[in-house]
Amino acid sequence: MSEAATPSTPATDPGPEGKRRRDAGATRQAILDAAVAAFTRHGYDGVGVRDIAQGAGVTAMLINRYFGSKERLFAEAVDVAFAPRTVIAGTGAALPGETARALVRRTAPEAEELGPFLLMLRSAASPQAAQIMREAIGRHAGRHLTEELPGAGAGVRAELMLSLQAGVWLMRSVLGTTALTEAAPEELAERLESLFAVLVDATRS
Amino acid sequence: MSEAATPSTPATDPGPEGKRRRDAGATRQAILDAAVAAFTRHGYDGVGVRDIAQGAGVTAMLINRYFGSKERLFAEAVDVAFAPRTVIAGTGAALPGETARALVRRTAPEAEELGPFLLMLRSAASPQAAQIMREAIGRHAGRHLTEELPGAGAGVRAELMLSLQAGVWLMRSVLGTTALTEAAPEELAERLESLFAVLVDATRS
DNA sequence: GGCACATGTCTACACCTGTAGACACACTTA
DNA sequence: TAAGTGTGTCTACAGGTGTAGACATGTGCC
Repeated sequence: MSEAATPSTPATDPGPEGKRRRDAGATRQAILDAAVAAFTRHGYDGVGVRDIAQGAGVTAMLINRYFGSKERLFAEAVDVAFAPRTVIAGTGAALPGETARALVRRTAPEAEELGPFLLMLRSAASPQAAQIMREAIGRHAGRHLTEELPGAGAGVRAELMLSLQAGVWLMRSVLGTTALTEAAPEELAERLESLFAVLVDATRS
Repeated sequence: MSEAATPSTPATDPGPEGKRRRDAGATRQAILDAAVAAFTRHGYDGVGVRDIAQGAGVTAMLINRYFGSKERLFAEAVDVAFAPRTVIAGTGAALPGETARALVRRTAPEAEELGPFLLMLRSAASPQAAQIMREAIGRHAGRHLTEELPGAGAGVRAELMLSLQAGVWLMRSVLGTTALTEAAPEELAERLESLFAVLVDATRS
């Protein structure tokens, strides 16, 4: 671990205009930001509270003071990571193509983008983390996505769409299997588009 | 952790016919079996060498004596788990349907089957484990599957098939999201079959 | 100016981790 | 029977974990 980097918002930093240096809200937010980044990179079990604290420029104990425990911090971090994130792109007929291209772009080997799928995959081993994420999916991504896919079996088709995306993130970004990482982006996007198209279609085959 | 259960092949056990009680090969195999089970259930980071040793009915130090380190034991366990495992079912025109039904059956909430996908998903957080698994996929599943999907872009289509399956295992077995776990098996299998059918087709859309 | 509270740090604990080295036992061979 | 070696265990260590409690310090209010 070396989450040192530059603390996203050092808790004790005069700031540009000499603001107050002890700001509970800002510190809490800095911890939360550092937590999202660290959990996404190394997973729930792979990160220690000391790492997160260092990333936020504070001490480990502040995490317990503000969030109660590592587990509760993780729950908030998951909420932050899953809530606003767009898991699909485009609408209507353009949805499959846009979503496929966005997925290929974000999982490209040179792209260092973090995202909710990485947080999900890297934390899946822990049962507590899994339960927290299951509830978060039901609350955020799953619900939004279901609304975007009207018709019969919308919930199933929505979660299959999440499954396919998670699988591609796993193979391409986490494991880095050869065929998917070396594939031509256009070809990969076309294949994924035809898969998403099947899931947008409400009629049963 | 409580991998206690019943040691699959107690290293020091007279056996039915009073065989030799100190059998290096049997002990090694017992450790390997216990390792596959434990890593599949809790992932690379979630298992300690003491847990595995207890599952095999031996002491932790024997693991280092026979395998060198936890990491090398994991590499062998991955090889065991990935090698013979059939990741697709059926051949030719029956492949999509058979594979879909097998996937739905094996990821059913009541099914307690372990498998290579669970090992993969639960160990993905560790970089060392990820590298070991990437190489194993290239050596086993990816290669076999590619041979079964002749035509253009076979490698990409094969790994997309693995991606989709991994994603379904993640959502359905590891996380247990509501829509996929509560879905009617037949409907889910039909949807998956049409997805697999797209991947069996070699022509680009 | 001085008090009181919010904010942050320090020390410590009990537990777990992978692994190294020395030791004890069982079985085979001479 | 006695030596020798393969097989397994015991003790220990250095480091890391999450978290509890006591302590210090900056900041705003009267």
